Amino acid sequence: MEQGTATQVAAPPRRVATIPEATVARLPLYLRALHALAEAGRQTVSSEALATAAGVNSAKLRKDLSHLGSYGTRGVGYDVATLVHEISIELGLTQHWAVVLVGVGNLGRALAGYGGFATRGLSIAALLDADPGRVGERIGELAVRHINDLDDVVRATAVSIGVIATPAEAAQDVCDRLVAAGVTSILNFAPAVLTVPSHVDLRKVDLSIELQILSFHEHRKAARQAAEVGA
Amino acid sequence: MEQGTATQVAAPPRRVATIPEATVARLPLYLRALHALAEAGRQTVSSEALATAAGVNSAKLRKDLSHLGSYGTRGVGYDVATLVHEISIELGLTQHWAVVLVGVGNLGRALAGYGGFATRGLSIAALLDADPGRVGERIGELAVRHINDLDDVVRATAVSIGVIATPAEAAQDVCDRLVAAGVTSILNFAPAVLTVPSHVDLRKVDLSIELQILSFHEHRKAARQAAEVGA
DNA sequence: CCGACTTTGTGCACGTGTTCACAAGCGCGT
DNA sequence: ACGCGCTTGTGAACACGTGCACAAAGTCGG
Repeated sequence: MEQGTATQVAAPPRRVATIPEATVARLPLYLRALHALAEAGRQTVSSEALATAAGVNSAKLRKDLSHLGSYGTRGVGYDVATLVHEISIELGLTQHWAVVLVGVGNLGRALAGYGGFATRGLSIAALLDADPGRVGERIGELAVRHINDLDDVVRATAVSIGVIATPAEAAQDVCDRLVAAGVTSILNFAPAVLTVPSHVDLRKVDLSIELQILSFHEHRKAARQAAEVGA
Repeated sequence: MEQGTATQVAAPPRRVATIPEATVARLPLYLRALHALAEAGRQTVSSEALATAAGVNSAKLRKDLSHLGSYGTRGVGYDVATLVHEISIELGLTQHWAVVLVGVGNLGRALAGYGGFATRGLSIAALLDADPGRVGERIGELAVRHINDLDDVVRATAVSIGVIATPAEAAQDVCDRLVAAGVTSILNFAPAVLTVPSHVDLRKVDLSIELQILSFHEHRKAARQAAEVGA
């Protein structure tokens, strides 16, 4: 989006290496595949092999990686360790990000216990809920705190990422509180459309939408079969 | 993808009204907003108002809806009830789809209890797990059954959609079993790349990937700030 | 019945993402 | 030292999705 300060600075801009969003979304996939390869003892890997492991087209993979720089060797492939390192840097996983999870219902509890959440570089700093009945409950290593402690939590642990796992009705309010507290990235699991200021990144995961999309495709398949029989 | 049987049939193809994938992904969003409007007693709604409620651009909304047909009235807007009906039909939500959920760990349990799963037209027919210790456990209305019962379950309840919430290691095996049993749409929550035959629709939801994408953006924002200060 | 106003539906231009296909580059064997 | 085979990196064509802007088409008041 914004290209920084284009007016003032005429100097050769410090190549901020703009990476396409679609590529960013695939980097974690490559990273996971690379970790698996590293554990299996592989030293190098070709774009073809890595692409297969990540479930994408090899040309796409090469183009994606080319956005990070030239880390491959022609005739050989990519060094697994190097690539893990470079992708980790690009994704910001070499530094630590604290995450606050709001809403400790069924889903929130599952997320708190989800191993994938503790990916290198990310960790849950606090669990919050509005229900006084849940405050104090221990989940894994953490005790649930009240949502009103949000400001303290953010200040104390430098949280920059918030996860919303509340009912839909509470989502926008929680979201506003997170933003006010200084959180600049939010992952929303509540089935609600949230509004955030432009400096905040917002992503959503919506389970029922995914199912409805599958329903659509089932419907289509059924219709197609019916048409074939009828023809 | 495949255009059905293009060779034999020369007849004017029964306009299967191909709807863009991006549009399909938004229809559930519109549907949710429309349900809210209907409950609020609204009879009609303009593309502008509905777009705002769904968090999209009004031009995009109109183009999306135009793929379903012409259900709006110029100068007035869309009839809420009509639109709910038409979108429901398009998504196949007017018929019933049985879903089988495999893997009753933290996440599986949360999904089983998740209200959003019981969206109109979709319902969980069975919960399966490989761990004998979990078999028999009741979650909500259902008792957990063993994964080996899969074939019986699919046959008995005409399941066509499968949800995988197992550990990554088990995912491909479970996936293969689902496909073998006749399931033709799969929603995968396991952090693994799955392979399915082309007639099966596969979608994935990956929590750790979403977080890593946010990590990337945080990293970027931090880098940008540093650059501004340095400049 | 008409004209002003509102809102849809869509043609067009643009931007983003994907895929093909191949030249450039590197290692290895001879 | 040299050429052969393999693999990367990328230019170019293409497909897809988005947003603008406006004509077409309806409503409503007078």
